[in-house]
Amino acid sequence: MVGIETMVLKPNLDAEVCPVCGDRVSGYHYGLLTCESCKGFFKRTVQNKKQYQCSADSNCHVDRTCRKRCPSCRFQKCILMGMKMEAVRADRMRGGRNKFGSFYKRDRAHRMQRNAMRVTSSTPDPTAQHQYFDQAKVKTEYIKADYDALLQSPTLSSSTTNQQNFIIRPNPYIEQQESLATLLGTSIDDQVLRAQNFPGYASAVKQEPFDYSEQFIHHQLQDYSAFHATTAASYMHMIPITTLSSSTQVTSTSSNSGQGSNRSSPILPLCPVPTEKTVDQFYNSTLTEMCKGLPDEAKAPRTLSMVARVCKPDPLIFAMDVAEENLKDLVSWAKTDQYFSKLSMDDQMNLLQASWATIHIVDLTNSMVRGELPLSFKISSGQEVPTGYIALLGNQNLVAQWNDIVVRLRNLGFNKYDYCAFRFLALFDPQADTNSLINTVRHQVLRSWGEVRCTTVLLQIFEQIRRISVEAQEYLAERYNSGAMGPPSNTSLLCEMLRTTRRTCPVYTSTAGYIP
DNA sequence: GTTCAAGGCCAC
DNA sequence: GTGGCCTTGAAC
Repeated sequence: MVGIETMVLKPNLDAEVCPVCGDRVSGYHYGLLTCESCKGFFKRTVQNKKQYQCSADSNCHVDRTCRKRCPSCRFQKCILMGMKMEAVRADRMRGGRNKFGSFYKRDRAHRMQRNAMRVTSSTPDPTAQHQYFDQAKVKTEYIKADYDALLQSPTLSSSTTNQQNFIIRPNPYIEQQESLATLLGTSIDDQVLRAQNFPGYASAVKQEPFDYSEQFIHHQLQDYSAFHATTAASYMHMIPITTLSSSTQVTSTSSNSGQGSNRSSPILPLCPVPTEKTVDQFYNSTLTEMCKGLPDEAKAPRTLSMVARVCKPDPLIFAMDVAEENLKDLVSWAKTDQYFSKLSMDDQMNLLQASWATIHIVDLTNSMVRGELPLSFKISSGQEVPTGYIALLGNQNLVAQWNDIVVRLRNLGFNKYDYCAFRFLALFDPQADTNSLINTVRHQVLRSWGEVRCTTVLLQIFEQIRRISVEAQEYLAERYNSGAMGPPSNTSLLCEMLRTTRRTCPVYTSTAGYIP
């Protein structure tokens, strides 16, 4: 029998499998414990700005034996599992540590905690979850001294003393987040109680021990025959491949391998772009359901017009007031989501803190792409405030990049399904928490999204939006927290987010090479 | 001095 | 293009 100390105190990379392909893990790479080959693949893809296209349904199985067959689905899985494009250095500087150091530390700590729980239970029966965790708690206390000692190792040393760059749970800040807590209301924190009260929860959350190799649902190949015949006309609107990539188009040779499927790929043009009507007609997917809760199309222009009329004559206050309104809507929307509502209040607050700025930008981007917003809004001083300035929380330096994103999305035919996927991927941010329900939801969204759209290019744009949202949020937080702005308008919720931004967002200790 | 996550190299 | 191994260098 392996001793507790061995299993718990020593992170065992040999026992870990790459969440992308199931191969042996060689260490943390770009935000995730992966194998050497997926590390190299991800690096090459990002560095060379490759854009793949799946020749099947963007849902190919990826494992060690077939990972080379469909780079599109492999890259999609890399992103899904949490690899970060921004960890690939634009300046190609070698050596050194990166901004994810604190994230790796926290992840190690989580893994060791999970190992501790595994050690204490020989039969992790889901029905005995309460007992399972109680036993683990006792044993974890038993090894706590050694565990804390390990946290002081060179790798983990700062986790107990220096939380400046730590993405931590907002519990210590609940006092500072009264408005958010009030809006969220009370929540069921106990996993067992949640499972009892929400029968779907128990099946949605994978039990420990967790096996990454089987985490991916091996999705059945869709029968496209009827879809193909009926919607042939919609292929007329296909995005020409040449518009998807400027120079480095790579075509996948995927044949939807693995999982015993002996069907050949459906005879279809590469990655058709069905219209929203045909999608609604032929799919009753998770994404279609999720779309039903989205804010209506007139919401953003209505909010901006309203705020422009009543806000103080200051562009930045205008941007903040709009963000405040969007935040309130975001909390209301999130609370109605079947998965979000099942999370503990801690997790909910973590997710909202990590995602509000991204979702704010996604919302205005969507409205802009759809032509529902003017280029600027006039405030009471008569000043014209560019819509991009409002979207980027007052960070003028990011507006040109945002405008470029709007144009690219428009050219790609960005639709409500893409918008829906962007919103959910932003909300269920894997960096915000390691709750497995979050990855389950992300997987569902990406799988459903993959049924109707090619996702590699859009995923890259989503990552770009996420990156600039971090910059925008930090910019506004710095201005707000420095006190240079004077008294804000009625933006209590936003102010709470800004007060805790530095401690809950990934803080880049070195920006060299990360910002395009 | 050690660690480890970056990028680079090169046989395949 | 892939993937195993090597080099680098900031953080500790």
